[in-house]
Amino acid sequence: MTGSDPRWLSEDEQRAWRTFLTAAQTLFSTVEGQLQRDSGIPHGYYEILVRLSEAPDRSLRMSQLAEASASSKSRLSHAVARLEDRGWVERLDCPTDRRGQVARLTDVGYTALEAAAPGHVTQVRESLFDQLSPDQVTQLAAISEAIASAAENPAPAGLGCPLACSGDDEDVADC
Amino acid sequence: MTGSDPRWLSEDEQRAWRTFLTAAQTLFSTVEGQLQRDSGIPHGYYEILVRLSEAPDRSLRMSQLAEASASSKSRLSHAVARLEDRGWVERLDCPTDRRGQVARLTDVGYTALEAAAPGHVTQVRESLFDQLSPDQVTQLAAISEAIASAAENPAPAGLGCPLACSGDDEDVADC
DNA sequence: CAAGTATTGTTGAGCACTCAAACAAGTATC
DNA sequence: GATACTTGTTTGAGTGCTCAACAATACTTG
Repeated sequence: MTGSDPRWLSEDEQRAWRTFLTAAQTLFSTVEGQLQRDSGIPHGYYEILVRLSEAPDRSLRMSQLAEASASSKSRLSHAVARLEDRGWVERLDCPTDRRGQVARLTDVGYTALEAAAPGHVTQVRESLFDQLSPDQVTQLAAISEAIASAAENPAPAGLGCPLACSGDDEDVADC
Repeated sequence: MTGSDPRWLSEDEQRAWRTFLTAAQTLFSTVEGQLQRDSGIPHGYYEILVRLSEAPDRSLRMSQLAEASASSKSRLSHAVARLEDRGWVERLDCPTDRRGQVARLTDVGYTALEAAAPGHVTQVRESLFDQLSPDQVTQLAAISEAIASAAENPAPAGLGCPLACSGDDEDVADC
């Protein structure tokens, strides 16, 4: 991609990256496993259900739902189709935009979510929060925030990060 | 799973969890995307290649490789099969244990890895390390360490975490 | 308003991962 | 030296994800 020699990772960075990688992988696969085993729900679907459950009237436009649950449209479309098969979600035509579809969480779906939640929360607590000090929780939140917002405002492309930070207000720390 | 009412997440924990989730998801999918786009290698395969490249004689027993790359044996077997198709890895019979197979990184595979590495490292740097202060890198490493080691020494099962921490030395912080 | 363009959402093919089952070679037991 | 147990690895079916192509509707602009 960037043709020239990259800035390789330092020892510490290497270690941090690899540890982070295994930590995240094991954490997510543990969580996924619990959910799958005890409730037969993939974590991605769980997220969709949660977002719907929190939306007014338990319904959202597909595209909003996609954004909220960090899915691609394609993925969401497939996912909702499966959830519809289970009777957990229904698709309705959008009244204001004839292209649109609205996904709505059914009562059955809500019940399924309610049933799945306690086990899931317990798993997250045991695998994550029970392992961290309160300070670390705060740190993790800040770090995650930084990573996530960087992904939204991607760097100007081209060089590693020139002096070209056009007057964007937040997030673009200090180039 | 744990029948009784779970300890729900606090506001802060909720937020931390969700932010972490999106951060990790976007980060990994960005990294995956770069690798896939620029080098046609899934990140999981990249990890396998890296581990092999670092091993003596660029070869490892399947099971060791599985552990090193945090794959299940099944996954690794499939993955190595694909890598073999590309000519990047070869399977050899293990001399000392006739059950065993040894995966070895070929020269072609090594070259492919060399070609992919700079872009990958650049992506990791831009998406992760450029966004974090040095302190945060340290914090992230510690947090990841805590999460990962918790997964290795899973809690005694049953209650949330009783007083039953048998005299294990490290990792089992303070129940 | 006609023509072009952008958005919304679906579809199908192809790949990777998971789980459970099968196998095959080594080890222990009787 | 046959029995069962364990370990190392593969296999196949099933599921979710990604990517590219498509269809339908909405917006924009000369």
